[in-house]
Amino acid sequence: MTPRAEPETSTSGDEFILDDFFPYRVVRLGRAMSEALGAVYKDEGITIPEWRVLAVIAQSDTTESDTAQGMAAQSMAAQGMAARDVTARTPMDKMAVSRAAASLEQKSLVTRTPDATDRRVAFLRLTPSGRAIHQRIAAMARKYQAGLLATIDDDTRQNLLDLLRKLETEAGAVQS
Amino acid sequence: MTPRAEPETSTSGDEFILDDFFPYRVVRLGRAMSEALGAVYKDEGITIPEWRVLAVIAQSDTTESDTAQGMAAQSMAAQGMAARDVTARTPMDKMAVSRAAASLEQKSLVTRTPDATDRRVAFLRLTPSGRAIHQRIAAMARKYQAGLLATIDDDTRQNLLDLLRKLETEAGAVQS
DNA sequence: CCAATTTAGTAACATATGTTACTAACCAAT
DNA sequence: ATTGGTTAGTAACATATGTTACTAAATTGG
Repeated sequence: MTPRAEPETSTSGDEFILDDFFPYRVVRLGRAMSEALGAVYKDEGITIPEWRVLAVIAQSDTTESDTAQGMAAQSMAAQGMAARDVTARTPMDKMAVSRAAASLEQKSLVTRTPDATDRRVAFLRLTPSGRAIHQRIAAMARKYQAGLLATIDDDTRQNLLDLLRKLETEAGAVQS
Repeated sequence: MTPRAEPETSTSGDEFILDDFFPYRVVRLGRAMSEALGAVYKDEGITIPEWRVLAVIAQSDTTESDTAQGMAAQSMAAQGMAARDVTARTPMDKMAVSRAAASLEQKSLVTRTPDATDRRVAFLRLTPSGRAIHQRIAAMARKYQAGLLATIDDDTRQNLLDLLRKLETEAGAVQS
């Protein structure tokens, strides 16, 4: 009896079923995906924080032999990106970024060029091998994501992403 | 120009936008929720792994003064749960469980009773204060989840949970 | 009964992550 | 210019997490 037709996520009830607890489920999924992807990073000899930094820097990297005459662009583009900007675009704190950047420099995947006008900051830029490794990992990551989301139709997928975004903004705001 | 009406998650394109990368988004959401909840755990003086162990043990704990005559139940019920079973019901490895259990015992939130028939295993059970702390945290956690999901209607919510489950089983299986 | 293997749990070490607080450089405002 | 505050980055320490390999106790199969 009692055929259990209740909604999932024990929002009500008295028992607390960890398995039905939404944040736990999300963390678990994240962990599962990270583990799967971890193999890729490890193959390339970098860690997840390093990969994140690499990926963020790469976005400000008007890749390859592009319009190199564009010094006029007042974004930062070819100049690279300061560590503080990486910190701002990532859930990492500045110490984590500092460590990852140091390690990436060590591996000759990024360079640090001191800013002439503010001697506290140094711009991070990809080296050619840094760019290469980034592209290899990005390709794998894209492939992984595509495989994962393959069975989900476009609408659902879009809804899912919207939900994620919405939840993320709420996550920190809700009363605990 | 190029008004950017593309689907999210750069499954195609050449640029890799970390922000649109699904696994990254999930991990970030998980982190945001964990941080919010972390305050609750910290208030109660326990860590996340400890909370997980507590929560799993609590499930095998025919709580309070319930149908206490049910000794016949061949599950494990009132006997507690072995560390290995906690390991099985959690994404933690046995070392993590061992540590968390040791710490919980230290804090007198669980007891370890050696199994008479297999001297390798010890059953973990909640102490009264362990049960109390579990209930307080569970209440907060439920409340948090409810607040978080409040703005999402039931159907969407159920779909979301189904998706999470589905993705989790796929996460490890997909080719990387 | 007694190797040979498996299992539960933990010790000991390595690595990673979080935290605090420091240094150096910049920015005001007087 | 000198002081007070802020910012970028890192050093140094504390804690947490992952990894390996061990101990002790079952279990299996002769």
